[in-house]
Amino acid sequence: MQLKELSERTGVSPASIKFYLREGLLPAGRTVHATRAEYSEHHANRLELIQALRRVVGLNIAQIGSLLKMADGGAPRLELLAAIQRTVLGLDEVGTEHGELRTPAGDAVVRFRNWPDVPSDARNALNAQLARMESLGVPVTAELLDAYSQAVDAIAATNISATTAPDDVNQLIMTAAVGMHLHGQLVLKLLALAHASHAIRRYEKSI
Amino acid sequence: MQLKELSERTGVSPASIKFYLREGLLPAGRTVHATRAEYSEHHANRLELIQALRRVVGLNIAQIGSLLKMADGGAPRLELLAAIQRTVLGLDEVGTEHGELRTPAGDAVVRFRNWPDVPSDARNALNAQLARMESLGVPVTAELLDAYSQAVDAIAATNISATTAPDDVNQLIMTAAVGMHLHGQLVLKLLALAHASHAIRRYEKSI
DNA sequence: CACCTAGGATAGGAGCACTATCCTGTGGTG
DNA sequence: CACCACAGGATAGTGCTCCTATCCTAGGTG
Repeated sequence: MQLKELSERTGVSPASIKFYLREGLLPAGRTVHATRAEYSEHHANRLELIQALRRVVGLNIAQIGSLLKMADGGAPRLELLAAIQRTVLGLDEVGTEHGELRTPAGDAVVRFRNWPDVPSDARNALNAQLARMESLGVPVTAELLDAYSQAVDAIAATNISATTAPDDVNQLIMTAAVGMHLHGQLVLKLLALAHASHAIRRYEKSI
Repeated sequence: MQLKELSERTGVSPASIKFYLREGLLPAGRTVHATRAEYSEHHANRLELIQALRRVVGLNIAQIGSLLKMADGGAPRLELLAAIQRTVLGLDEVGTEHGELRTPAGDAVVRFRNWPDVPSDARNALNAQLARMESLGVPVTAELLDAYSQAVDAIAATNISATTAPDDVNQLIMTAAVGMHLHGQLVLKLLALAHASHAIRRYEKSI
């Protein structure tokens, strides 16, 4: 199909498609003639992926570009998934400029929970977050961290067993990124509700 | 103190302070003469609050403005806290344009968890999120929701008991908003780590 | 032959959070 | 009394991001 049809089928304006082509998010079509290019299903899927990552997950163009480049570069699945996690959960956004890294409390969590003791982005992000919270005067006690980690452990256990990785790379990014984001948001919303509920309870009692 | 001194003490540029004044985020100083205004500690605190809400929590000017207006308007604490939750956790961002609201699964959670059955922002947001996920083809099973809710219930229980509400309104917003945001981020990061850990476990086993 | 299209270049625009400039008037200092 | 720093108001500009629009040429299509 041609650019215009691609646009109509995906609901993305021709101008935006051209923009994505320029930015390298969308591979160029097969040039049939000097003034005719042919786009395939692959392009349509890719376009939908881009839209989902932009509008649902909220990634910016550069982030999407780097994920897609990895995928197209044939990076190993685990690496790709790690990159997705890093990007979607903003694990590399937190300033890692902590000269004074005291005993990282995150590592204690890992040991206590008996999680595999492997350095990872998530772990760095956790330590960074804890440092950040400390520096902002929001204390995180060991008990709290313990309760949190126990809870997320249970979530992750339930979560991981319900996952099947698709074969197509577009599909993989789609499910992983969108799923990760939506599940994160879901937990946040549940947490808000739980928090509100407990607050109401407490408030009722104190009347 | 004068505007310039206020700027030096808080590290916020005079131009920005003027901007906040224009936007109504910062109340005008006490006009001493036609060309002299006097700012107090209150202004400095307010300015720090604005900075925290912008840079740490990531709220935009309009959101900060509406929270501050509520606070200054002498809104009841519970209402203010509800508004903070709504704003910080983005509870009112999700498109609420769901004409087809099937049996809201979120309500089932509430009943099952024995949370107080009160309509709330958090609950609407939860139902909206579930609808959203369904429409995006990300299934949420009852079991998953159950595991999630149990986990967040535990978190909330631990969390709420560690909370003391300060008297000053500025302080209240600061702790509530910043705390809410940081705790949410913490949970997200822990979840990422737990998820990665379980994935590694699973990967090891399958070798 | 009239018309459409791809692709390249370049410019425009909207939204956001500032940032800078200019202006007027005036209080306090020297 | 002269002068300069400063408040406050108005207005415009900046940097960033993500598009969106216009213009162009060359080349197929009915």
